Amino acid sequence: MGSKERILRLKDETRTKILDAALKIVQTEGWQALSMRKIADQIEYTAPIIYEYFSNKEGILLELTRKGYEILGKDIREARDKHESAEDKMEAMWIAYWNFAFANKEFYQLMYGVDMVCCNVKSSMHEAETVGTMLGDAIEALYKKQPVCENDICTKYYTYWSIIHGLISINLVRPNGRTTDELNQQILKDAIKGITLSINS
Amino acid sequence: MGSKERILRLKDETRTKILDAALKIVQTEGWQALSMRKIADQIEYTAPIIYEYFSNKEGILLELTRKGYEILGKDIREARDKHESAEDKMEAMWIAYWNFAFANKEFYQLMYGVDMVCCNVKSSMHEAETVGTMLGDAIEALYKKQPVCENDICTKYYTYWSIIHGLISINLVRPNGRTTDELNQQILKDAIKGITLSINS
DNA sequence: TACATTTGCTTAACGGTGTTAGATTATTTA
DNA sequence: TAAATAATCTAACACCGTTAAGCAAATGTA
Repeated sequence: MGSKERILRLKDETRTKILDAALKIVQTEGWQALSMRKIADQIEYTAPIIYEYFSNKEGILLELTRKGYEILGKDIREARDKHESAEDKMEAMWIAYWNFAFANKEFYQLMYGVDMVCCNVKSSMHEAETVGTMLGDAIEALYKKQPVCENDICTKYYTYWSIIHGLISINLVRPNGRTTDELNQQILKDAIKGITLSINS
Repeated sequence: MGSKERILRLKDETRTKILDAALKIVQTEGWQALSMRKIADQIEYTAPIIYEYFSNKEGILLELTRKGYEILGKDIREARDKHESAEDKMEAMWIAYWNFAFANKEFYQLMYGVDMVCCNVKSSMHEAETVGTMLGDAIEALYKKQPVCENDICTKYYTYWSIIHGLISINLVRPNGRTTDELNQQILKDAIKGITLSINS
């Protein structure tokens, strides 16, 4: 009898509804306003129900983090595949990263702990590693001399990442600062080009 | 009668005790563990007393933020005054900034919203502007061609700041990542030198 | 069909949070 | 000594995450 499946599908729908509700609350009221009772209100249940789908609040945050990395991974992959040269790929990937951060502020804040209560144990998340691997590979491809020392890739990776993450953080935490979009783009592209150029010189 | 002054001094002592207690709790248990009742416990009062010294919890956070900028300002000023050339000043100042962040993790998290509940309205804080001004002036001094366009200083400022803040954030949020101290120092100094060199070329 | 069991969901509670109002105690002033 | 003022506490409110107990409807079994 297929009713088992129907019920499972319904359960899955509720799970999705919980995640959607959480995201909606965060997007309209900010992370600080997210509460189990508010989520329950939104899905027209009472709070304890949520604990049948997630072990606790952090479980919800963890799942949203995972989803965030999924989207980011897709964006970066698509950016990479639109270009031919290693240099173009590199720039496009980091710009995709940048765009993701501002198109999905709430996700980025959750994933990278900007202006957020940090969910401590998010190391070793598979989706996060995928993003790291893609970017690492793209960096390796920039080197004319192969093979490339693992340590060099690591260094360059952190250099790229630091400047981009730093720029994003500054903009997300202080949205009313004096940084204009043009200024950001200028810094971003200059920095990427600078790091990329320094690789084979 | 000097008792008025004595009482004022006592009040000021309590105020300081509140801030010290808050800092102590945060340093030993983390920001997330900071509560009004815990502060009250530490200073051997009950929670409502605190509201006679600070309008609310955010008031305490704001005052700590101010103190943080004071320390950072002092550190950067001292670093600057220890060197002669504009280049050396620049490097020393950013390294002082870096050292401040790790010697005063809790302050840095509060001031720059890393892994923290952000206190929203901390724009236009005098002490923060002082830090910005000092760094801006140091950047201006790097230029051989004077006078320097305000926009150029701004760009370079954000470039420096982004990479350093980014590197710090990554290290503060993920203390158990694969970044070693040497790697960090390497990235940091390389990046500073790179940006500094790019100024007059 | 009648009973037992499982399922879905709610109410009520616990201990915690920031914050405020009212009562109480201690100190100063007249 | 009595009144006034200051210092401090208790109790409460509304919220938070989370858990336990209970109810009511659906389901399985005889």
